[in-house]
Amino acid sequence: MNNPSRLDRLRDAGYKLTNARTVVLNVIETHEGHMTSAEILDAVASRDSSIGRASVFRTLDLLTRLAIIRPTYTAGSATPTYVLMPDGHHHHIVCVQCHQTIEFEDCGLGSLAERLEGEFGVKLTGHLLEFYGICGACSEAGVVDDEV
Amino acid sequence: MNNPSRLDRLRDAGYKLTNARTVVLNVIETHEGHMTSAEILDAVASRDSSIGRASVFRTLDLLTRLAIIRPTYTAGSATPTYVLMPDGHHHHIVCVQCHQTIEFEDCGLGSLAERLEGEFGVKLTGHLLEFYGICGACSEAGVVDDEV
DNA sequence: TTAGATGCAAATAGTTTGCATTTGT
DNA sequence: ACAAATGCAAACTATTTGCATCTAA
Repeated sequence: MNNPSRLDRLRDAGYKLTNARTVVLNVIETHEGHMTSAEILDAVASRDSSIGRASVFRTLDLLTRLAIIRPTYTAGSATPTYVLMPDGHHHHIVCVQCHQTIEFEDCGLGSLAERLEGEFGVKLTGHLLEFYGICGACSEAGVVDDEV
Repeated sequence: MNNPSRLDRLRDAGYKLTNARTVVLNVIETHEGHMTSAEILDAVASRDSSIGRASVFRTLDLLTRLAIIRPTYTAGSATPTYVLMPDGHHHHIVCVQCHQTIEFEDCGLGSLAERLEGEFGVKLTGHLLEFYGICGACSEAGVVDDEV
């Protein structure tokens, strides 16, 4: 782990490679799947209690700007969860009933990305694809949401 | 406007068609593009000052569960913006530098959605596709983010 | 050496809750 | 009539800010 390429992306973008940043990135890379900011704060504190909360939030913002992670809403509207975007992208299905998330790999969006870059004159570095629906378990539990 | 089909979706799902819900939905349908919760609160208050903040948040949660709207992070990590998903889906490009969003229509994800439904036994009702990158203007302004 | 980043703790939002009252069906 | 939803305002929680100090380059 401690993937050097991601730390390099920080330096290449002109940011210092500090202890706080290294630990935060490490925590997220170590943990599989989504993490809330609270979980990240806890994990960081347990690895190095000298790191302040503010630096954790500042690092999350930075990593988001670099498209290394992405905040998303899977549960309520108050607290986001952060996901790592391993190769600049991430895809999942969110059950709107129980908030379970199912991750999947291929999306076949490469060609769409290229088209958009040409069409809008932007340089794309990543993407997030979220599907919403009712998972199998909730469906069986009898949710009233079948009509169009 | 005041699209009856969306109000019907509320009733069909077993929810009462209240004034607060109607106004909130109306505000979002009227406004083009993304809105922050603060903007929604303001707009609702100016249409009917008797509607309480709590009801607005409760309605936003409800509309999110029904996949009528979707909260996303385009700016910092504190405040989400809500987007209407006209036909159950929405697609945009977010500039990670200036937070401008560019919306686009076609995504060609219908077949992927069908495949996922079969593969994971879920019933999908919508999706959100976000691309991240640097917009033309920010690019020209000389952002240091060109290397891999 | 020095601009950039940190940690602290206080300030600031933003969101949720409990409960009596009102309202849609 | 009655369960569901509301509005209020207080309680919470999460995030941000300012500034002196520290540190990576």
